[in-house]
Amino acid sequence: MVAVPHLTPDSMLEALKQAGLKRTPQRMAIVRELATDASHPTAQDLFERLRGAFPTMSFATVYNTLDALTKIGLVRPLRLGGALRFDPNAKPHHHAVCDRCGTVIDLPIPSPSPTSPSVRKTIEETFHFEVHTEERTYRGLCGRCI
Amino acid sequence: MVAVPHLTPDSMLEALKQAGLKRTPQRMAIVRELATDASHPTAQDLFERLRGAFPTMSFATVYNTLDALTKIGLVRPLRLGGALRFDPNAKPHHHAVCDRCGTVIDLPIPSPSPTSPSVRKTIEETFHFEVHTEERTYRGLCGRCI
DNA sequence: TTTGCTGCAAACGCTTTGCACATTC
DNA sequence: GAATGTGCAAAGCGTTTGCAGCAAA
Repeated sequence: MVAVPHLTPDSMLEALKQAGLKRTPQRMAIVRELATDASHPTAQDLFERLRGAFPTMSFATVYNTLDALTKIGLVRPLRLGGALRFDPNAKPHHHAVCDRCGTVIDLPIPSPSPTSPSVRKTIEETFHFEVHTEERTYRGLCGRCI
Repeated sequence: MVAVPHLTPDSMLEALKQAGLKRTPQRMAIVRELATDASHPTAQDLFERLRGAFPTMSFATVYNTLDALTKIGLVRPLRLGGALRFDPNAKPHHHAVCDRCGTVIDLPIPSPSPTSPSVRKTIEETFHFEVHTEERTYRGLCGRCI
């Protein structure tokens, strides 16, 4: 289990407080789960893992919490395949997705860092498109599936 | 309307024939629609546009055709938002997606062309991940929405 | 006490499936 | 005539919503 430095129960509590939101056991559990799991779980994944600790918890709560965390900027929703995945790492980085097993690997952002100014400039001047974020997804086969 | 050089009724007929697939009016219409529309329509979009010409056509046919075209390599499915979009341009290129209106802009692949060898090497050596394709998505605001 | 959250259930949007009939080759 | 595609309807999956009751601040 790799701890994600940005999303800790502490930082999360602070962020919630600042946003005027409440600290509930379910939210704490979801954050803890996200913070100790680098696999970018789906809402489904989280629901199943927490089912043991919170037998009555519903999907709505999972989605509500993920929405709240997204708005506060603690997690980032990703569309890497069919279902939404939630990335607890707010630092800019890219992803490698295995075409066979679906595993997601976080990549430290490679060479031409957060959208090189020249690329950004080209896009903005040529297409009149204001770039806010860039996502790179590498698809192929992970070590276990090669 | 920008014609996409790779997907023409002719090239498509050939590809279908080679794959042992049949030429039907519905397929021709879907290809024609895709070939003259750079906006990467969804299955929904195509269905609605062709409803006039084929009042009895069903979603299943649209999806079946898109599957067939994908397998032949004439189109590429994209997950840029909620629904799948279909890109008739097989040449490597990236996309800019407007956060407000959803417009998709095709970008000619920028400087460090199809995954620079050094990045690829780093990913393969460090993460034992075999890179097949790379997708870049720039998100922000298009000219009309700024 | 106020405000916001949870849980339930139902609805939603997009996609896939199974099967009888029609069409292309 | 054999193989393949179409249309219909129903089901599937992931996500969102409305609302009554409950919990945190």
